[in-house]
Amino acid sequence: MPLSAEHKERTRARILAAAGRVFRRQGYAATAVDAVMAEAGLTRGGFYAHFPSKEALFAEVLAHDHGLIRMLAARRARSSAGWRRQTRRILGDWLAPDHLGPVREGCSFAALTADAARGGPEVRRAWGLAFERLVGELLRTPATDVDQALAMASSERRALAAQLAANAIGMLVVAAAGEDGLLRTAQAVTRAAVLEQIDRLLAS
Amino acid sequence: MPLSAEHKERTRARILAAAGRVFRRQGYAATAVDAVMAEAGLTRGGFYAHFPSKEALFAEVLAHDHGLIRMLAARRARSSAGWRRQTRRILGDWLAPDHLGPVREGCSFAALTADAARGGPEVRRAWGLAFERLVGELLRTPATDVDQALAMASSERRALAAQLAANAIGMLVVAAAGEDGLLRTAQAVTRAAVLEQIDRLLAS
DNA sequence: TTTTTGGTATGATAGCCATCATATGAAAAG
DNA sequence: CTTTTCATATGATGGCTATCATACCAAAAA
Repeated sequence: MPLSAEHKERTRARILAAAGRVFRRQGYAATAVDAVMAEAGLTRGGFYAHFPSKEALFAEVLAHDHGLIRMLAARRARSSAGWRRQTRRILGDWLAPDHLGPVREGCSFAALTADAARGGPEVRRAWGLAFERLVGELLRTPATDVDQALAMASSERRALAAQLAANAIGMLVVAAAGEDGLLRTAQAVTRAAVLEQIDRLLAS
Repeated sequence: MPLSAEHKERTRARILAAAGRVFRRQGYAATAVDAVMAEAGLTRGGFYAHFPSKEALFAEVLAHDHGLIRMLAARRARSSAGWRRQTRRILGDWLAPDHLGPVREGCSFAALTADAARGGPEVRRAWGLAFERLVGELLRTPATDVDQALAMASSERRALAAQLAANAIGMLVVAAAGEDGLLRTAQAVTRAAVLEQIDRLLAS
């Protein structure tokens, strides 16, 4: 037998992470498979042993490479006050005006949503599932997991959480296109509105 | 002398309009110059007699091809009640859930903002100026033009208008990526919020 | 009608891209 | 140590892209 199976798995994960970085930086259409592999410290040879196509890789990135979801999933507070504080901190940092550069580099929702919209069914499904998980994380409490939170929430609460998520992502997408003060202040206003919304959402 | 100068101008406008359509449909990076010229009923030969580069064409599209701005600029009401009604109708149609397809095809803000964010300085400047004009149109009243509206508005009102615009554009960008009911309801909620905001903005 | 002018078409160039075919080499199993 | 196995590297292919050079041909001016 050749190299261990876990070695392959680790390499696959490395390619996935590299793809996320390069896609977010340059966009999906403008990124070559060679560039992804180079970012991972490899050459194009092995790529198709791990992913059937560039678009399948994109779908995989959209399915799993979301720092915001990871941070929300890592909340550990027991009391609902602490939970609310943690959530506020994560969303507040995420929408902080001076973090726009890093966020854009690091957040797939902010950087890749528009690219996902032009993808095939597989890509769009992956994005949709990730968005749903984000909404679930926003609805979640210390006592429930993501699926429970989604299943138990009223359709009204689900819509509010989805609106919150869409507003925040949309604000980052728009803010990334302009650098004038107008957008910086708009981002600050949106940030305040989002923090208010999450309070209302987690208070009930 | 060869063909009239106005003929060249008309051809240039035809290329510009064709570019807008194809860019919005396929995205900037995925669109070839040949495809733009074919959409305009021409071949690639004459392109560089009209625009110095593909990216310059993109900047030109971002500077001028915004249906939303055109519709807002066409408002003609005298009374502030009629003005508010017209504005509500334009924004309401723009954010109507069942218009998402056509809007995405027709609205450069919804379709091209993310692409503009990855463009060069020229592209970003063109997008920024268009966004500013959109904000000016939102602040405008029957008595003022865009520049006056921008100059006279308090920075607070400017920020509110920019937030409104960013929320609406962002919602459309996000909604274009998913087709589930979650986003459809979120879009409806955002639409209601935007209409409320524009009322507040135009009431003062 | 002839000439001139410049917008447009055709053809070319140089480079890039996604994907595949083959070669290589390292490590695990014997 | 030898053999096997497969992840990865190298090289190739067919196609696409932005841009340029040249050729053509309509129309305006003479």
